Parts: sequence; C-alpha cells; structure tokens
Amino acid sequence: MEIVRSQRKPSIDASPTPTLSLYRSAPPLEVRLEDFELYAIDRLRVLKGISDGLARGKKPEEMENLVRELWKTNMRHQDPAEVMNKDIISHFVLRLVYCRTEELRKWFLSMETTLFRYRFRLESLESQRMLMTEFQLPYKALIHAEYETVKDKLVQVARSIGQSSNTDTIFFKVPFEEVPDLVGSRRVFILKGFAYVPMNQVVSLVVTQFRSNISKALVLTNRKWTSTIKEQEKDRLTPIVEALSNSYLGPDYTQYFSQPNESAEISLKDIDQLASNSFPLCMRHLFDKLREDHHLKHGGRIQLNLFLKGVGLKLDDALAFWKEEFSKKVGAERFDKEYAYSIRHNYGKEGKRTDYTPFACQKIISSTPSVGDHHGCPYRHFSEENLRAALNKMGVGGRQQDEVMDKVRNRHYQLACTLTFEAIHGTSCDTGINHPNQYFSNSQKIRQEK
RNA sequence: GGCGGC
DNA sequence: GCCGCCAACATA
Ligand code: SF4
Repeated sequence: MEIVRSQRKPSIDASPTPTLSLYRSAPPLEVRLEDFELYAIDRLRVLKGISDGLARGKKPEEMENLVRELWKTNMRHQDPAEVMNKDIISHFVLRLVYCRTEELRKWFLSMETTLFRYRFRLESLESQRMLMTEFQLPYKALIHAEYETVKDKLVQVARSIGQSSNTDTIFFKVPFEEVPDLVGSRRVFILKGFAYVPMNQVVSLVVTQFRSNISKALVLTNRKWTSTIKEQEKDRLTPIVEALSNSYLGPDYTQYFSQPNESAEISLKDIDQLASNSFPLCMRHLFDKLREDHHLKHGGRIQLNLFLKGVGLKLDDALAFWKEEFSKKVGAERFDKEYAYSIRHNYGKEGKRTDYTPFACQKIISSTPSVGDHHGCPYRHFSEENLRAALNKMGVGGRQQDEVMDKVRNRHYQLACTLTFEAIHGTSCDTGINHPNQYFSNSQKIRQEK
C-alpha cells in the first residue's frame, strides 16, 4: 500500500499487524482459571487510571501518555504470545462485572472507549487499516499522487471550518453516503462519490463504531448473565465476577467525569413558566400544541425533546412530562410501549448511546413539515396570518411585528427570530439567533438580571 | 418518521 | 402484531 507521507512521530508499536482487539467475539477458552481474575484486576487498574486521569481534566496529550504508561505497566506478560489473550480475556471478564447496572455500564463503556481511542492512535497506519476493515470501514488512505491533485481543495475545506490544515494529515476516501452528517454540514471535500475524510475524523468514526458495539454488547451480556451464565458458571466464573464486583467497584465511581455537573437543571414545575418566557417561537408552538392536543407527531417530538434536553430537563422529568400529556390521548401503557424508548434514546440511554445535540436553526428551517406536523420554524413555515397571530400571542405587535414580517418576506428567518427576541426582551442581541437553545439561554440570562 | 428483527 | 435502533452538531 502506498501512503501519502510518513506520518507520525515514531509510535512505540510500529508493527504491521494490530496489537489491538475489537472484542467482537468471545475469548478463546484456553485460560487458567486464576488468570481470569488476575488479568481482570490488571485491566481494572488501567481503566481506573484512565478514569481519574479524566477526572483531573488531563489534556489529550497527557492522556495519551497516561494511557500508554498504564497499558505498558499493567498489561504486559512474559509470554509475548499471551499478551493479546490477556487483553481479550480481561476485557470479557470485566464485561461480566460491569454489565449489571446502568451506572456500571456507563462507566465501563466510557473507560473502554477512551482506552480504545488512544490505543488505536498508537497503531501503525497499516494495522489501523486492518482494524477498520474488521469494522466494515474498509477505507483507503489517499495515495501520494492523488493527494497532490486535490491538496488545494482539502486545505480550503479545512480552513473553512477552522481546522489547522496540517500538511501531513492523512486523508481517507469514504463513500459519501456513509457519512451523511459530514457531507451535510460540508465538513469534508467530495469528489466522484467519495468524501475525503481527515484522519482525526476517521478515528472518531472508528471509535463511534467501537463504542456502539460495546454498548449493545453490554446490554446483551447483562441479559445472558442473569438468564443463563450466572447459573451455568456458578463453579467457575461467577465467584470471580462476584468477588471483583465487591472489591473494586467501591464507592467512588459516581463522580468520575470531568464535567461534574452541567449548567442549571430545571424542574417540571416551572416548565410552563419557562416556555412562555424563554422558549423561541418554534419550541413555544410545539409546547403549546402538545399541551393542547396531548400529542405530537414524530418530527415534533424529536425537535422538542432534544431542545428540552438542552435546556436542562433531566431524563426522568422528560419522561414524566411527555407521559403526562400522551397518557391523556393514548393511555399510559401505550406511551410506555411506543414513545418512551425513543425519548430515552434521544437522551443517549439506549442503543449506541449518543447524547444528541439539539437541532440548530438551520436544520429546523430546512425541515419540511407536512400536514399535521408542528415542527419546523414558524417564521419559515407558517402562513402570514398564522405567524402574525403567533407573534401577537408572544406580545409582539404593531411596528415591531411589521419589521419581523419584513425579514420573513426576505427569507431572513433567523433575523426575524432575532428581532422577535429583541422586541420581547427589550435588549439587542448582537450575535443573532442561530440555535433555539441559544435563544433560551440568552433569554434566561437577561431575565435573571432583572 | 424511517430502517431492522420475530 | 410484538419489539429494537436511529437522527445532531451552537457556543463565549
Ligand atoms: S429561528 Fe431558530 S429559534 Fe427562531 S423559531 Fe426559527 S428555528 Fe426556532
């Protein structure tokens, strides 16, 4: 394989074949029972080390060193042939230990994922490619000759999104339909059906895959454990697993993460207040319709739910909130069956556990609500008549309303929204509105000052 | 809402 | 008919 240019600072391990496992299949069974526990403890030291490295807010480079050191000191083995096994065995044993509860899964997933990220980066380019192929991401690195022909374009794209366009960044060619989000937000150069994705982005694709797999596997493991494994292994693995649970997952695993607490949480009580005070029109409308119809169609649910998440509504409150309304229409049991999962999923609590970012104005404005939908941007999707009525309800009338409508006619929807904001709050908003949650937090800030 | 499984 | 899983991306 030809490579663009010799890439990185010499990595500790430049071997062509991966030293890193993806843990796709259960471990080969040739292991002494004592080793199960010993291996698992060693790995736990690594994960624990990563955990408080993160808790101390270490920077990426510091983490890279930390991970390398932790791995080297804890996961070595006199028999080089055994080292790979140790990796795999220890991982699978810990899966059993950490699949029991939501909290444990979350911690384990997070640590394993960061561990994987740094280990992946230390692999040689060739073994990285092999790992990617194993993940069905068989992308090819850009060869030198081709790189030269598109170099200018690549630099241009990098610059347009404020990335330092390093000359020795490696690019991969990815079928563009496989990375719709990168394509949609124009963060990659596209040519002949291929998106040219820089190394760092590719790494996050791989890591996302990894995280997704482990997350789902943990849930499965949990089921299998309680249904069959626990009983079946009661003379072998079960005692070990139980011992590990008791000794190592002591008290302090609750506050491992670096952002101790997000900004203001909000409670169910004042949500109606907040809605009428600080929600932008799009969200206000969804909110009102939900309260009125006790129902929202799919597009509206996701738009509002993510917004509420961004506003600081905790998952349990969100579930209670939606359930309260939906129950009036479809009944509580149908809510649990048909709508609850998706709400948890939006909060990153199901499946691959993505904590989705709330929709930005651009996304909302370019959506295409059909009849019966209430999502979208009112400035863009309402009739003039309805919009004026909505503005009146927000307390924007007369001259100010006309100015808003003027922006709308010129298709400057976000400016119209900004004008509305200014009219309501009586201050200027120089940055403009480009995200509903920005509207909200700006509004809150101003209101608190009064 | 789409995709997927039975 | 039952069920699981996905999407996003501002930001001082
Ligand atoms: S401009 Fe943005 S925030 Fe304002 S209503 Fe439209 S989508 Fe909502």
